[in-house]
Amino acid sequence: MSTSFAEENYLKIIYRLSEGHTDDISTNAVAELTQTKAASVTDMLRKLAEKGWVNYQKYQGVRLSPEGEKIALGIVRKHRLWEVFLVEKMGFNWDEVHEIAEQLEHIESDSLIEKLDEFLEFPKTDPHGDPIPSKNGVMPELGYQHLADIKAGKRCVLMGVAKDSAIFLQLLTKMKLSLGSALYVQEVNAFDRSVSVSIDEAPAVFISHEVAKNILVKLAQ
Amino acid sequence: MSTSFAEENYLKIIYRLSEGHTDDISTNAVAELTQTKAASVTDMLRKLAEKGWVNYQKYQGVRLSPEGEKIALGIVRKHRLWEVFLVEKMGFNWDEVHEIAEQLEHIESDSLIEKLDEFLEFPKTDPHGDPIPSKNGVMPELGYQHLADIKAGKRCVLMGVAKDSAIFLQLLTKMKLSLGSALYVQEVNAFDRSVSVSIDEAPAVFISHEVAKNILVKLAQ
DNA sequence: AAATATTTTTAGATGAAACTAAAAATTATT
DNA sequence: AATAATTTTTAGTTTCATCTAAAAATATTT
Repeated sequence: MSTSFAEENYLKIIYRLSEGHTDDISTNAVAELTQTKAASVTDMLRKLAEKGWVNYQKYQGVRLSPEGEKIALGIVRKHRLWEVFLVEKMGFNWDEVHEIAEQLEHIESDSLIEKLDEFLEFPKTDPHGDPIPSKNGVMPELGYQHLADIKAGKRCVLMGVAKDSAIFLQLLTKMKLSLGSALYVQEVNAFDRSVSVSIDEAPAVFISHEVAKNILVKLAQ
Repeated sequence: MSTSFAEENYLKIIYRLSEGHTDDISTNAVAELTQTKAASVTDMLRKLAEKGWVNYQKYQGVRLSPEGEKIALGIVRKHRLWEVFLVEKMGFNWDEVHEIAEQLEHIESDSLIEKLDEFLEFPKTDPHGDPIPSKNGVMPELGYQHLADIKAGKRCVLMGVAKDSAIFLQLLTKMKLSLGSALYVQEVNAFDRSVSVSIDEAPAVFISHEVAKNILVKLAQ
């Protein structure tokens, strides 16, 4: 069965909202991310349920069905591969690629995606450190931690971000933070939960809790 | 003013139908290429006229306005650059890229197209020999001739094709014809207007008039 | 130039995907 | 547990791009 642009967007957004936990997703949460009204979401959820891509009981929220998840993972795969292309081959910065990839993810051609994957030398992650699902719909589990959860005195490496917004990514760039940055958590400040972090052996800077929550790291060694 | 997917397709198709001559384009001609019915075309032409992109008088056919032509040339530029990408970087054959480029041509990002152009080293033509309009909307005039119009005894080089359909391109490939092939027109056969042509110094083969009409060449020297 | 054929337009309808406003269900609060 | 607040759904519209069938205009033939 074929998917429209709008349907693909809904499935992708329900997928994003489902990551990590197993609870049902609320109509309002979907409406916020699709930039539509709750009433429009209700209509679409009924339609997606009819096609068998979501489990939906009215007033109880949605969950992706296995088939829906497969479609969503296909979209995410395309999105992330195109992001790698845009950064690695086209020379964009990591904060410039999201909107373009939102469009490219809907291009329909399996052979193109396989060739693109090969051309990019089978990347494992996108420019924000997010894992790229395999062609058969498996999302690698990278098991990173949030910088906000790291104890003082630990060393870690910046592996990804939990938010793709340009404004957030630009801030990280200004702070000299990028994928691969070596971080040393000097102190967790009780007052505002900010963290004092030395980046690549430079003198420590303060990173707000809000930012630290959205930075993904792996512990050194 | 922004353009929808459908509007862009109509403008592109009216552009293609206008190439070469200056007459107005008929509703039916547009309907055939857009794969819609004449009634739908009438609706859209009225809409495009309101937006100032075409000159349209009912029952008298359409022509692109200068603004409409500019938009159409932008779409054609994107289409052809993406075709170069698909063949040169992704490894597709020339008969496989049209449908994918039909989708990619609607991706909206000026900076992406400029970066793609640079990445491809500013190609002048697409994989079918069609010229790529410049960023400021100028279509280079290449002035090729149709193989069907070449006199017996002349040498020429295959520079392009006048038709992008997969079935036609596959036939050329089977005949060992590709861009750059050196052609010697041995004879024009009066009976069926086929041409006896030696390709890259090999023994001559027959090329039907129908095929010869769609092959673009430049005379040698 | 009349009659016929063809092309194009109008009128009215349909399906997708959105909307607003009001009603119904669920959740939270007193 | 009753009331209030919030969330979600229903009902009825809207816009876009398409359709069919019928009417009107143009082109072709006799």
